[in-house]
Amino acid sequence: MVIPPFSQSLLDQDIFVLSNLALTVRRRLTERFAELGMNRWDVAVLAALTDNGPTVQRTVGTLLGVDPSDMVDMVERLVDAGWVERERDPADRRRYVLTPTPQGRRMFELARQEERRTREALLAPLDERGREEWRALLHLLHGHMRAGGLDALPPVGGTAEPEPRP
Amino acid sequence: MVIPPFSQSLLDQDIFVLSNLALTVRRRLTERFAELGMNRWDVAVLAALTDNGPTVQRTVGTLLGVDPSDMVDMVERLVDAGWVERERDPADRRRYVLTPTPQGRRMFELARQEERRTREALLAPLDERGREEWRALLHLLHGHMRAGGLDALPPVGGTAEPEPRP
DNA sequence: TCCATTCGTTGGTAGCTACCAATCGTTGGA
DNA sequence: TCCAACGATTGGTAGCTACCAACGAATGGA
Repeated sequence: MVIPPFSQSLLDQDIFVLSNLALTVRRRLTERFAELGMNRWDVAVLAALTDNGPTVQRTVGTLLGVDPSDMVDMVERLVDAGWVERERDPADRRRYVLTPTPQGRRMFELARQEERRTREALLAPLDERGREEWRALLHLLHGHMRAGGLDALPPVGGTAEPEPRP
Repeated sequence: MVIPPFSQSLLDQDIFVLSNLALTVRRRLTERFAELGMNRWDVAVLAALTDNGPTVQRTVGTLLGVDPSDMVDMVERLVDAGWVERERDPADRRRYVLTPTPQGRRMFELARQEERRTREALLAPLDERGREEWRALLHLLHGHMRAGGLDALPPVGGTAEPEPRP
């Protein structure tokens, strides 16, 4: 991954800067997960199971916004690694109930640790007050966005209509 | 794109929140660009040409961190749309010199406008002071990251070694 | 003049994300 | 008891990103 000297006109666009920052940091964290033998989906599934305890496979997919068909390989990975147990629900034999194993919980703890370390490196130039500000703004904007804050945009185009593509 | 109710354990990871925020905002902006008939690469190339004036095609690729082979289609799009002029460099007939047309500059202005509007929607819950704080922190962290702030991470793994995958 | 190098181009590969339709066993209500 | 609906699975599709090798035309230095 090359880090090019971006044009000033792009750096003026805060959304570009935000994207670039987030993508690079996420890529770095994903690399660290990979060194633990995990990918981002492993971490996300283990997070859901850690929070909710044993959960039906389909429900986990819904929680993560993942298509049921895409869950299959993800879960198989976790079962093969011994991080998640997959059992038929006795009450409804169509369903799989997923349960994190002790190793799975341990792995998720390691993942959290890597996230903290990576975040630490990112926030290094900030003092305690700066970090609090950053965290508060980040979660405020995330909440605003998740509540539909981007849905009320004016129609595209300005006073000047763009030419249709030839 | 479904917006699932993420697990608390994921929301505790600021890097996850940052990624989620940036990806969603970027997706929204990309949709707006699409309504103008542009994609993100169109905007990036036009930004580079707006800043630097006429530029050799290969140089633009280097500026954007894009492989020369991937530049071909991107430039052809822009030429077909009438936003960029592509001419052989008389001094070196291997080279193409790219120049933004007046329409190209106009389109880039419209793209900037959409970025401002989308940013406006995102920052709606902040007052002027909050926006200044956000912008300062964003650019500070971006600069820190681009200067290699994530390169000095401790080795992966903690006191407890993860089990190797079976 | 010869040859290594550069520029644009063609035509691939690989991984990831986000879908969709069809199938099979299972379930639960009419 | 029958059948519509559900959960997991298989096997696709499509787009996007980030590569890489090889080639022909053009260049410029030895």
